[in-house]
Amino acid sequence: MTEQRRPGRPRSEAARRAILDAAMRELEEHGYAALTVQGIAARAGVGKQTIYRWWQSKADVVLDALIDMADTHIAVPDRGSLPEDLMAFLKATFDQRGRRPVLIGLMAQALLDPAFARAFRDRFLASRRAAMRKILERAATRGEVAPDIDPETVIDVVYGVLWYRLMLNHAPLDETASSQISDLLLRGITRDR
Amino acid sequence: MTEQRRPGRPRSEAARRAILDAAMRELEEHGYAALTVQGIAARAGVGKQTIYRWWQSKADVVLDALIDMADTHIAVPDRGSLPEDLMAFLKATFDQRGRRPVLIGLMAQALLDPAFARAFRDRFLASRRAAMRKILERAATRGEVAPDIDPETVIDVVYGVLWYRLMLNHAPLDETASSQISDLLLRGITRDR
Amino acid sequence: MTEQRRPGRPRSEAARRAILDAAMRELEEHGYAALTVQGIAARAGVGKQTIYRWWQSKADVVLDALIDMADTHIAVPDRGSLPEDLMAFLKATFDQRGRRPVLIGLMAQALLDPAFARAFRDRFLASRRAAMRKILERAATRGEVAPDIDPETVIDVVYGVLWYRLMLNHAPLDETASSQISDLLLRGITRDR
Amino acid sequence: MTEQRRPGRPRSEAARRAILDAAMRELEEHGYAALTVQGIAARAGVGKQTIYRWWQSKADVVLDALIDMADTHIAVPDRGSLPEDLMAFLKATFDQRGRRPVLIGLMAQALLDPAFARAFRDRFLASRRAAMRKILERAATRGEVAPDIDPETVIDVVYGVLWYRLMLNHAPLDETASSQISDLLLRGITRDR
DNA sequence: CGTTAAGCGAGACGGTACGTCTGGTCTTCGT
DNA sequence: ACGAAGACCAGACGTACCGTCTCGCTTAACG
Repeated sequence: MTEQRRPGRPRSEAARRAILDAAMRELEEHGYAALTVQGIAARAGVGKQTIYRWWQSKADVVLDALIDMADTHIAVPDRGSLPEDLMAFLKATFDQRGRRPVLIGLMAQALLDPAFARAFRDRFLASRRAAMRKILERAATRGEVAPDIDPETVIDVVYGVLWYRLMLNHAPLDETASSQISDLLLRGITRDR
Repeated sequence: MTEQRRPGRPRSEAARRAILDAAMRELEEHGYAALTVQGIAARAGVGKQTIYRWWQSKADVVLDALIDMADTHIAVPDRGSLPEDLMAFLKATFDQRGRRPVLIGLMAQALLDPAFARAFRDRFLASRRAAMRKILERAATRGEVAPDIDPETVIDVVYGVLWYRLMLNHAPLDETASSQISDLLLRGITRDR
Repeated sequence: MTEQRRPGRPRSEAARRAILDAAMRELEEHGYAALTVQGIAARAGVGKQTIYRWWQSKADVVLDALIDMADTHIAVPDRGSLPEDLMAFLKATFDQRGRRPVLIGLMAQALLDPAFARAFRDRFLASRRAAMRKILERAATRGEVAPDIDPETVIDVVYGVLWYRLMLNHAPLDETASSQISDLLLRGITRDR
Repeated sequence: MTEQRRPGRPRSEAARRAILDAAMRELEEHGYAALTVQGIAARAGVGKQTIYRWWQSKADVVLDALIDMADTHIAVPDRGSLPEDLMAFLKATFDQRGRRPVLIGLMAQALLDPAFARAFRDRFLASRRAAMRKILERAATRGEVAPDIDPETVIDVVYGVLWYRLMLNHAPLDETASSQISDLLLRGITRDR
């Protein structure tokens, strides 16, 4: 049951790779704001049309490049307890150093273009949220989570802080941050009674 | 100690207002992505140079317009207890319905332009954070907050969720959201022991 | 020895024609001073870049349009004697009625832009001077011209008067003018001894 | 019958001079094409309005500057015979070395702006033509000119060559040129019978 | 001597066109 | 049919000047 071959010259995998690589390199060197389809095409040694044939915009290219390089499946090994799971997850998730320019650029695009926002949400953000959701479900099964807590809200809080700091760059996303957020989520901010 | 008058024709307040108004109206009608300096100038009945003379980019215009229309000083009346203060603040803060396009556009710009990001942070976001900080300080004075809690992290959580939902538009920013966040912050997510 | 074809989409002849035509029509209707690249592009239904890709300035466009419409090769049939040749040439040359705005505009540009002046001289004026030169050479062969006369000076006189009257518009360029110039050149102004 | 004094502050002669001087200096340094009213005003330490109050355009300023510096009255001393008068006149007239940029610029403006063309003709060119006309009249009185020669045509020939060479810069305006033109005018180009 | 009236430097104003840039599409040939 | 090359239409960009306007200040002559 092989994939039926279409007539004509098949899509060039070399071109695809060249485009994704060129996009990432342009982005690293000049930043997302300076990214242009022309620039990517020139750097990849490819015609502009070859890009437009397969992607709708430069953001889609970058999104593909990101997904291509990111772990498609996020492993969330069970460490036995919510605090440990959460801490491990935050540490892994917050470490976005290298990817910051890419994420920032894509978010900017998503803010300006609702159609791309959907793609960004469904093809990238969703899988991250799913990982976090799995941890919470595990904890719920263990009875570690209060029953009236909405897991989606918790996920929003985690990714909210992550993105907020990623975007404004006013506070670090290091281990201290992880443990503060973790603490805050687990205990709340109120003084223990 | 009077403000020394500069020589030459003074800046036209009428033009300033017309530009800010035109920017907001263009934004409401066509969205931030379609906003152009030419469009603002045309709508305001103003030369483009008059815009470039006083603002560095369309984002700066919109930022000024936003600040102009937003309450410069955010009132945070003391309701007596942290839970009540927090709930009131969240309800007021989350109600950004009308401003969403403006905020989204400005954040997009901030992500693309570090110089503007600074202005956005210092001239707009800072005052919002200050309001939240005041509430936390008040609560700390009352002994309502655990001593090892970093108020800046709490602020990041609150505004993190706000922005995350504002940007992704995947979950409401209504009263239910407010109380969930409030609950979560006050008690943590762990089942009471 | 065929012209090697370059890769990519070939230049659009339709666009070239549309641009030249639009330039001439704009010029006829509004005059050279009001001619703008934007206007030509709009009238031709063409992007501005398509003009800038092939011409350096609006003057170059007009020069091409003029050369395109002018007889590239000026016929100077041999009428047998210098007086007859000269009179025929002057009558033909002085009849610039329709072209006056074009010529005036190009000369203005040439006066303001030395680079264009060169192009104007070499690509347009030179061929006109060559025609006159041929007549004088023919007359010299016949022994009709005094041997110490510099033909270039004579050419300068003819075209000098032509341009001077064309520019100042203070005297006609009609048949009377032709015969006066012709007379003057042939006999000089001194009373016959 | 003295010029009735108008009330209010009188026109500043210092400003007038500064403007004319600044215009000439700008012109010498950067050429007519780069001349701007703003530039003249800045260089002269004068407000733009002070220029527009007294002149209609930069060309009018330059024209005034030219007239100011040129000999208002052109002396044409009677040397006794047409050949000597003519030669002296041509030598003096052709020597426009320093003034070339000014004359070229003004002519360019005249070609683009009919209103200025009139001013240029009446306020500058006319007096030059008058000088030449006087010489021809003198010669006519002496019986040196053929009776059917139109002096205006002769003047056009002289100034035609002058301007043609001045504008195209393809041939010198030196003494050789003067004597060639003089010869040609006096004897015609035909071989002596 | 103070009022009146214009000129002055300065510089912001509403405009227009510039020449450049990028977007997204189309058209060619070669593979 | 795909890929490269590159021209095409479109339109915003930010700049440069235009010619006008609006300030406060200066400079006379007149009452």
